Amino acid sequence: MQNSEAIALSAALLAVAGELTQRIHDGVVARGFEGVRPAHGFAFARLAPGGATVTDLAVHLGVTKQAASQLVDEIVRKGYAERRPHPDDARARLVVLTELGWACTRAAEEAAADAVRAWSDVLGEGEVRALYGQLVRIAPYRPIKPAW
Amino acid sequence: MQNSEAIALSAALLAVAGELTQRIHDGVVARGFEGVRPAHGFAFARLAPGGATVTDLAVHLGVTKQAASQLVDEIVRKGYAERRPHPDDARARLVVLTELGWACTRAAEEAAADAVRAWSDVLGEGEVRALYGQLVRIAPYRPIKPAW
DNA sequence: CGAATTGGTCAAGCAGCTTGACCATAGGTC
DNA sequence: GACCTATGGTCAAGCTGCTTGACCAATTCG
Repeated sequence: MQNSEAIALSAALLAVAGELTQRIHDGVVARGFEGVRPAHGFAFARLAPGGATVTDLAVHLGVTKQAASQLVDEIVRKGYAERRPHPDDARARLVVLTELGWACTRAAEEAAADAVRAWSDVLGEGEVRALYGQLVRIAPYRPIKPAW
Repeated sequence: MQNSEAIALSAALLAVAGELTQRIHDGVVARGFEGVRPAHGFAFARLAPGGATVTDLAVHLGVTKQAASQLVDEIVRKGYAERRPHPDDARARLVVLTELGWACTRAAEEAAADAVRAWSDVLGEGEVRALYGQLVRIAPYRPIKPAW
């Protein structure tokens, strides 16, 4: 594969990623959730199972723990999450989603499903599944960070 | 396709996009180009054919023209591009790549090819081409923006 | 010609991140 | 138990890349 093709592939991937992020964000806003940024969504994804610590979040998002702490401040202030004492470690605090946070997470899932559905209209569901399969095989075990 | 699958697909896509950007950037730096950010690469891509105006760049990158102008300041200062009078419009200025800018662009292409080659090792070249085909069919005519 | 549009820059402000310093609790070693 | 280091978290200050707002020069169109 030539270098120029690799760049074209990269550009297409980045364009799709940017578009997808935008669509999910727009969909979440359209469902009535104000003041959320795309980064919050990825934080919610990490919090969803059973909460997480600030340090966990920092690693997951690929930022410093100070930045993660500020992000938690913000989503707490907006009512999407709350800080609780950690059951096993008195230093730590467990950040958990509130009901509003769960609702927002569901809205993001719906918006993502809408966006993916648009792909199915073009590619067909089989190819979208194939796409998923390819991506998970090359997806790294890495923090999800902004594309640039 | 369920909502949760759509989120998983989205997360995989974003993870791959972030990883790719990081790898290309690292590869460019490893080839000796300092002080460049990923956004510069996408600017270079737009400048490469025959130069572009600041306003063109702004649209392509999805930012204000002031931001694009600042970015041009930066790559001019670092020697990757230069501003020339526009041949047809005395208001406008044509931003063109210098030889250093071209060299950096080639480095980015090589780095992208390296990254894509790693995918071929996992998926095989045929599936990578299939991936490319799928992406270009769903890739929007949109500015290439950071994933978030 | 005159008015509105377009290309570009200057200036100030802001959002989100970083680095650096610090405190409280945990966990290991003796 | 006493100590020392590592870990979780926050406060504070600073920086970078973007935005909005104001403005000038050249173009285009009525």
